[in-house]
Amino acid sequence: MKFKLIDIDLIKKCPETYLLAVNDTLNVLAGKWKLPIMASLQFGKKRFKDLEKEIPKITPRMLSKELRDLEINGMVTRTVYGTYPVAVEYEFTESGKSFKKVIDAMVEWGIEHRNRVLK
Amino acid sequence: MKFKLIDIDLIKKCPETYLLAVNDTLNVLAGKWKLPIMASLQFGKKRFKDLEKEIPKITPRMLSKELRDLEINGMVTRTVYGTYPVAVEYEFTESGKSFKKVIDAMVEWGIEHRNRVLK
DNA sequence: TATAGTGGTATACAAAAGTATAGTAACATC
DNA sequence: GATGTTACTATACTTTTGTATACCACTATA
Repeated sequence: MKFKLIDIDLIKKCPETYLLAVNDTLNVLAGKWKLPIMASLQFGKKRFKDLEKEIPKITPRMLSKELRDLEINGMVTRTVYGTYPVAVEYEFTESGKSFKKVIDAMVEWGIEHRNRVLK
Repeated sequence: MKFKLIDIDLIKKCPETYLLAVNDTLNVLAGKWKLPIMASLQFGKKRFKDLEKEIPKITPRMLSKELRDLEINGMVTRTVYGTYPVAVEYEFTESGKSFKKVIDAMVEWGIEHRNRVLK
């Protein structure tokens, strides 16, 4: 615990390691749609059609592809139910859940920035 | 002040406005290089060549283009000094400074995620 | 006079990302 | 048996993004 805190503080003080950590995060989020999907899943597990409806302008091709990427990167789990019609649910893993802090920070900044720009 | 807090809480509870705010942030950060540039500027104002050296693999074309975008979006200021050889400094605006919270959240998550994956 | 450093731009090209549109399989209801 | 629903995939295409390479103007120093 103590080591971890020291570790993070050290990384924050060194431009190179700081940039590395930002890039780690960036790689998981690459593209136009991963963050909107992540934001949508903050509100609980969702099905394919729910996400499609909630995220404006996304095509099923993109949604399918991006969900696959997020699954590969260990951000979401995919559960298939053998009901009629087939139901598939997407839900956060632990990594996905812990990402909430980042998205909340982005939401807060987005609101602030919008206020500043409109003012 | 009180209104603002209520406002943010409301937005966080509504998927649509939440997604909107995420997209506002996303638009300012579009592309591969803006976040690395922002992260690099966390450590104080920098000159063109400094940024070029600090950000691995970026070309001057991309650096120039992305800095211009960030300037247009009110994230950085550009100051030219008529010295020999011409010096140009890039520095955060208030919006840029307030963005530190977001980047720090990303850095922290990046480190955590890396630890989880390597474990 | 040749060279080097700063802060870029120009041109051409390659690769990646995203879009539009259509279609599929499985079933269940009307 | 026609239609609708869910969760996609296939194909072809356009747009955006990024790369490689070369080049410019300025000026101080050797």
